[in-house]
Amino acid sequence: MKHIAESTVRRLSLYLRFLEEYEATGHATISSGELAESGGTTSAQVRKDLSFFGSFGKRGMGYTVRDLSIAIREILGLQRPWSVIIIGAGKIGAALAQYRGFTTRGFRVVGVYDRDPARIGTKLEGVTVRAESDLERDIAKLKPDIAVLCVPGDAAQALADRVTAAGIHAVLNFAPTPLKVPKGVALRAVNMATELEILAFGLTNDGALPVR
Amino acid sequence: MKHIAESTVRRLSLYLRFLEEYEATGHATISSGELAESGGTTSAQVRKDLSFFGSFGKRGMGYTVRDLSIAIREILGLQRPWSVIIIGAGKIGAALAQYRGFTTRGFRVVGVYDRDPARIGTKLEGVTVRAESDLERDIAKLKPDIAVLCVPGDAAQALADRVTAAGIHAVLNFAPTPLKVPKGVALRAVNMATELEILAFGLTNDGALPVR
DNA sequence: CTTAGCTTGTGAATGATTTCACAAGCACTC
DNA sequence: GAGTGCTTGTGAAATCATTCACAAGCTAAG
Repeated sequence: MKHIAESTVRRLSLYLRFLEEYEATGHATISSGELAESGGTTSAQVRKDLSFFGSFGKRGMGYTVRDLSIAIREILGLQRPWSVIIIGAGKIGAALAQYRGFTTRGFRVVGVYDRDPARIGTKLEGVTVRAESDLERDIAKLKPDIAVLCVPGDAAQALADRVTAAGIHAVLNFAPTPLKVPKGVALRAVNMATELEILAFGLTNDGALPVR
Repeated sequence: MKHIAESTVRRLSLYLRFLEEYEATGHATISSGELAESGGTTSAQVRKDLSFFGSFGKRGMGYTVRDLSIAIREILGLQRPWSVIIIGAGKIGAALAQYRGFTTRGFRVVGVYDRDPARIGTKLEGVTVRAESDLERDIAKLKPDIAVLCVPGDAAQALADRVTAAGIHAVLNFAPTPLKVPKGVALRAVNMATELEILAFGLTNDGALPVR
């Protein structure tokens, strides 16, 4: 398959969110221009993004909201559920476990892990927190798709190593440390301190960041 | 000032984090290659990133860890503290309020707001949760620099409008909705559902996302 | 059946970012 | 103080992403 820019995939995710809202308001079709407006981009960008995957609209008419939703869900791989384990049951792990955005899009939390004995055995959104030492056995058994790391920075790499060695192929890292993972493992990082620092840069160097 | 790519600023933030760790281990100098290794990029990229802002190294020697730390902190605008208000005292807001990465980098939480009377008056990391209706008055008085939105998607735009109208110039959005803000306001969004969806895409379309 | 009015899909052009490649500069040695 | 070994800083080249611009296709109207 040809390479697809990450920015394209990110926009597809936003289009999908808007399409779902838009469908709920009763609209049956939508033009690339309307879709662009919603996501803060241009109609050409929308059409280009979609063109990498096929041709989903009707000239003169636009896109059928429902069909395009389904098509994007298929492109993103959301037609099937994904099982997620959360590692680290601190505040951030707990916040993610209850995050509605996860469950409504077909991401199911099948396990929460922590190393702190005080947390092990407690329940988080209906899922019992287990010992980090169970990780390997549980991954072998449950074969979860995605591991979300919500542990302190100094513990993150070791856990990433463990879960990838145990067979996990996708990692979402909330620890403030850049991770290395084996080739073939999908990795994303959310670094909240970095986001704030980009804002600080923008405030300090007014107009230095390109407008989007 | 010339435009600086967001990707450059993001990498500077990572370099800084590594430099701080590296300094703690007692190293006095570092080469662009070592710095690149740490951030998963190339030495040429490191040098190019820095070159937009000046010339900080010594040929043949590399960079003085401490001097480069200071230089990057200056570039990012971290030589002064930034005050932050958190809007929404739910799980995510609470997790952020206690997030160490914020405070250690000079971001101080000066206010937490919620609309739920049950939460108003409670304490979060030493900060009393106040009523959302106090926002305008408090912003006028305290002049916080950054607002972090941790509210449900359907409330986010209205609150963004309110805080920007009240004088906030930077917004970090954790709500799963794309926001519109007035020109001149710095905006960043962290969308956890989108991050998971990018991972799902990567898992589904193996090798379609460019390796980084 | 033909025309008018939209809107898609897509090569080509532009713009942005990354990588390359190398001259210039510094420290250390002999 | 000339030579060697590194490493920076930076134009130029290459790659990647976005925008432009327009032919092609669809619907509805007459």
